[in-house]
Amino acid sequence: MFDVSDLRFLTALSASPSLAAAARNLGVTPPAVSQRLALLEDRLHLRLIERGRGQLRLTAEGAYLIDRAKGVLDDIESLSEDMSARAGRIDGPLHVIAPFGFGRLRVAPVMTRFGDEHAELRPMLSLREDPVGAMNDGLWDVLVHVGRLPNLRITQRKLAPNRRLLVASADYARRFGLPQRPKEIAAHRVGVVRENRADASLWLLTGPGGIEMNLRVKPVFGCNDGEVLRAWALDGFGIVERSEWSVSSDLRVGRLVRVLPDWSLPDADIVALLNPRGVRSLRIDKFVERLASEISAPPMA
Amino acid sequence: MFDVSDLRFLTALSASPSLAAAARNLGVTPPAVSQRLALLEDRLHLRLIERGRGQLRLTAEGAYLIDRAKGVLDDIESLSEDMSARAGRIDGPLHVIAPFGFGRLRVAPVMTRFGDEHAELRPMLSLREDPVGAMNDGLWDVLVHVGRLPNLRITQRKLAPNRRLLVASADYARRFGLPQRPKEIAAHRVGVVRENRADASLWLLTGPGGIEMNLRVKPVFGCNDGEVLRAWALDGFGIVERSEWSVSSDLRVGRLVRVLPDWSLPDADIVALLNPRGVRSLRIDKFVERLASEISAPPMA
DNA sequence: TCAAACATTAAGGCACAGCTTAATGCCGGC
DNA sequence: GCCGGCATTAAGCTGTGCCTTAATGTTTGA
Repeated sequence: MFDVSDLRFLTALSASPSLAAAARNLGVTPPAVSQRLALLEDRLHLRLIERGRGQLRLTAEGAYLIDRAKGVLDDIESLSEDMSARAGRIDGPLHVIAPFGFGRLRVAPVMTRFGDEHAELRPMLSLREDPVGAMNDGLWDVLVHVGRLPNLRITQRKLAPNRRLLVASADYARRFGLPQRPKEIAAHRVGVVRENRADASLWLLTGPGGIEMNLRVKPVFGCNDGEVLRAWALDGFGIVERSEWSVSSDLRVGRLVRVLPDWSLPDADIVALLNPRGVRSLRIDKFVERLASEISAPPMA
Repeated sequence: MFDVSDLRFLTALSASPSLAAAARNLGVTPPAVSQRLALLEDRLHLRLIERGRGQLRLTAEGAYLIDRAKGVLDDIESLSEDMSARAGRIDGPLHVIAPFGFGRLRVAPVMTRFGDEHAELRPMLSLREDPVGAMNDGLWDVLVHVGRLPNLRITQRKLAPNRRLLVASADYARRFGLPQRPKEIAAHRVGVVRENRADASLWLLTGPGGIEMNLRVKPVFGCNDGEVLRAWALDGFGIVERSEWSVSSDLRVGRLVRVLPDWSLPDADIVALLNPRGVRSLRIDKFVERLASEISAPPMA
């Protein structure tokens, strides 16, 4: 007769390329995995997994058992969620995906505070360069993104408005001057963020009177963490495009200055997406409410 | 997140009239049950059971959880059975119901031998005066009965033929003589077995040439264990109706003699019934095969 | 009123499941 | 051939879950 932890163990195995990788994912040593699997196979008198190099190969029995196990685990999770909802409890896992910079500076603190208030909550934050890719990689409940994601059939709830601005440090401006027209940017050092699969070097600018132009820049520095780019801008590396949330206080105190202030870039609202295939649970709803409430508020620094 | 043992625990509770009764059924002390339930309720922040005298009262949440739990446990059992079948294993619980005498003398030994050969098998034999009633009382996989049960839509597999005979001890015959015709039985001491809800004091006799008569006897001794009745017959208490399996060796060596040997009673074949709502599993099939094989064979004594 | 049955609380015990460490062997790539 | 990664085995450890015992209080029925 199976125990839930046995079923969980097996599904974790089936998601890993090797027993050693499964051990790392489970946070235990390889003998723990090896021995547990062997014990299970011995109890069942069945071979579940063929060991060898390359991807773990499930036997027919192993594949059948794991398929069935997933169904049972889904039922148990669903039941657990039901009972949690009936009690109005906020507990269990909360898987959040967010970009590097925004995730670290704005989402993580919210999760910390939310988690502090709910002892049984298990927050899991995944900072990714490519949040959309991460959606396909595994568990997620909430995805936070800077800018609406195109071509997705998932409702994107707006958490806060957010403009994208061109900025440079005051020091850079003193030493190199600033461009007065978009075309002059070509003579400047430009840095970009590689935050997702979007084309970071194509800037869509809207100028006075509504005229639009696409400007192809040639980045000479870049990073997949937007906050690194901000730091480089502060260090005088050059001109960068950043979200307003990221640079608003720098602009206020003059560390950074606007570049081409008469021209604007497309807004990049902060949005939250809920996994349509995930559970509907109170903790997720409450977390998103909290996120919206705190992110709409002006940043503290 | 629920553990299987939690779900089992709850379903055991729901089948009991009190926490104390559940403890007895589970083979633990009342504090074990009381504390475990309290811990579970504390974890869930939900009241599952209202304590008080009389039948345990489930809350709405408790009832919902237990209902869902049963579904999950069924799935897990079904999966366990599947995997057992794939491995050709003979293991797990085997619930058998049988009458007192036949169960003790003929079924139990088979279960012992079968269980000895299969270490992971958990045989559970329930000896009952009223096997049919026991069918409604809880778990059962196989029911063994002496005589076909009427008005049941369950297939009754014949394990062995079996006649019912009227017998008395040789000593009784010497002291009181034996009846030569059915009507003379009224002048004798008669004992009956109360083995089920059937009318034990109405004997349907078939005589020479096929004539039939119903004979209403007035029992002066009786017991719900047929083997006690045999012992009393051997002790000279009077005339009894017994199955051939029970008295064949006594007749052979002369301890008992036939009464009205030209008259017969309806046969009472030994039959096995499989619970149509139970699991289809190898251990049950194999056990019934073994039972049929051993019960068809002549008894050893 | 008393006894029996039930439920609960507090405190302590302990078995065993789930690891860990140490060692060894295998395989593949450089 | 060497190194790194993987899998396995043997032996030992330990935390904790699941009890137990002892005591107390409540309720019900005779």
